[in-house]
Amino acid sequence: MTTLPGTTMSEWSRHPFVARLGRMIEPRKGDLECLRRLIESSATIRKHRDLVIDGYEYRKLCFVEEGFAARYKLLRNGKRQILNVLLPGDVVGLPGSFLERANYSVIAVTDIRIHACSIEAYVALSYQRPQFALALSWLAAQEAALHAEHLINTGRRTPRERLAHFLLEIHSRLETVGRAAESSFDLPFSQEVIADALGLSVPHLNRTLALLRAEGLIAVHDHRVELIDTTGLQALGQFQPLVLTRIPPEHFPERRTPAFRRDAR
Amino acid sequence: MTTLPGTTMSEWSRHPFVARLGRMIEPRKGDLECLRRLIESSATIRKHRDLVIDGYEYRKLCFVEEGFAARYKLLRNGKRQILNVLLPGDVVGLPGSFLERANYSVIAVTDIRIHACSIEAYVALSYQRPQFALALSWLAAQEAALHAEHLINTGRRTPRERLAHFLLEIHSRLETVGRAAESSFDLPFSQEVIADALGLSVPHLNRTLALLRAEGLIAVHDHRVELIDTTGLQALGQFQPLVLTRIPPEHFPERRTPAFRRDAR
DNA sequence: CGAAATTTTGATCACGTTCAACTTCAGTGG
DNA sequence: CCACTGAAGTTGAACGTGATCAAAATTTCG
Repeated sequence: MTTLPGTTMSEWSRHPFVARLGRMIEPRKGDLECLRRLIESSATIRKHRDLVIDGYEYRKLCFVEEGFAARYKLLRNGKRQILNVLLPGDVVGLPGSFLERANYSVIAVTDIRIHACSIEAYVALSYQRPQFALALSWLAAQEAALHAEHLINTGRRTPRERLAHFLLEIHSRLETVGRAAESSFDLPFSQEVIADALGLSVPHLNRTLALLRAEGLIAVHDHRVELIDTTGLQALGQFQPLVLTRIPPEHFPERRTPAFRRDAR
Repeated sequence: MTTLPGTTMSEWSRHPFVARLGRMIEPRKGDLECLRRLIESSATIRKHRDLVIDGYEYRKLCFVEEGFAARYKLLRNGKRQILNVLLPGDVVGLPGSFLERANYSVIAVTDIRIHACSIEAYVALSYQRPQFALALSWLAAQEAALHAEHLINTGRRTPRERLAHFLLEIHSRLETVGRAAESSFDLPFSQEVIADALGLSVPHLNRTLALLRAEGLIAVHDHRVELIDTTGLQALGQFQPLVLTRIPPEHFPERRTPAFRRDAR
């Protein structure tokens, strides 16, 4: 399962996680190389296997290169709530690795390819290059914001609205890592997964899905979702894309060339 | 409303946010002083006033010293979902300040006393002292974990379970900043606030509250909650306290290479 | 004290769960 | 090639929870 890192620098620079990083920060010289050297292992996990298990200590950060996973919690009564789906570019171990023991499990929904490093190594690098610590803050904040949207979904939106919001969110997130077309994308989730993500029962999710199809808002073939009426969906789900700010760059106190340096952004 | 910072160092060291920091990291010499100098203003906000407004840019971090607030979202249909309640020691502007425009509002539920700094200043300090950036990551990760619990609450728990979980969470969080007794605490929230936090209607929350009282699990007088049967509540709400790890300390005490090299842009 | 906000109680009913059966389809072995 | 199996998707009927609306009771506060 685990293989040697063996990633060339040019492969690495096309990694969807690196793409996400680039949206937050202008990498300094050597940053990407440092990050790549942090990677202790890369692995392909077969679908249905758990990557993280509720209740156990977990001290890694895994960067998803390819495939889909889901962070979830199993309740006493057998119900499952999916907290978030993990897409290429996402980080496994956030927030699990910050807790004494992970509070949630993570399961591979498809075969999934990851690169892993220990949280300690990442932190050690952060002391040398604080931009990595800031990037981690930004990632965690985005995670919190995503959870907040999901909370609104299950707390106060009707099933139709939830589903519309869910589809738009996935589409938007896949788009930022180049894994979605203009108005369609592959969604290799069973209806059970979607139902557990939205806090619905499978039959009701099925009906809701059928409803959106009947209303001409979406179409589904195989596991490809087509957003037919994007504006209608956005209005229905009250979807506003989450746009992260860029991380403010380091400010050099010795401003010998202030006129040049001043950044008009 | 806004006053001069005017906080003495000894007051500052008793600030509940500083208490939370101390649980994550061993502050270095001068750290607390640096943080204090970051504070641009301190203020007391009257209850029912909004601190952050959905849709507007917000670029501050505010550390709550005293009082209660709530992060919430208003939906088109007039419903409100409270995403999280902010207690002493919590940070306003997380994750709002990481987004181009805040996605949520924050309202003061009681009069609330805060100390504010700009996110830019905090980031600038983080480049000098990376432990601040790491602390921010840890705070954001905790926020994400809290949201995850709330998501499980509204998604898959019955109203009784939700309420039990909610009360235990608040108690646990207040305890870590020394604002709760062994098994009781002040909760100055109206039932409408709690209902909006749990995704319930006010009448149903009221009945659920009455149920827990009738079952001898809790008692409420004025706005003080007493947890009579803590273990029963924990079993009911399936509550596991969130325990953050400490941030790994820097390995090599010598400072990182100074920043006089070229701007690797 | 009076007005407004909050809490409590009651009656009704729509929505979404539950449970069950049935269909479709992919994979597998006879 | 077809029968068998199991997983995933679809449909239907019955039930119960929690929302909604309304009004009364109580508390808070100007």
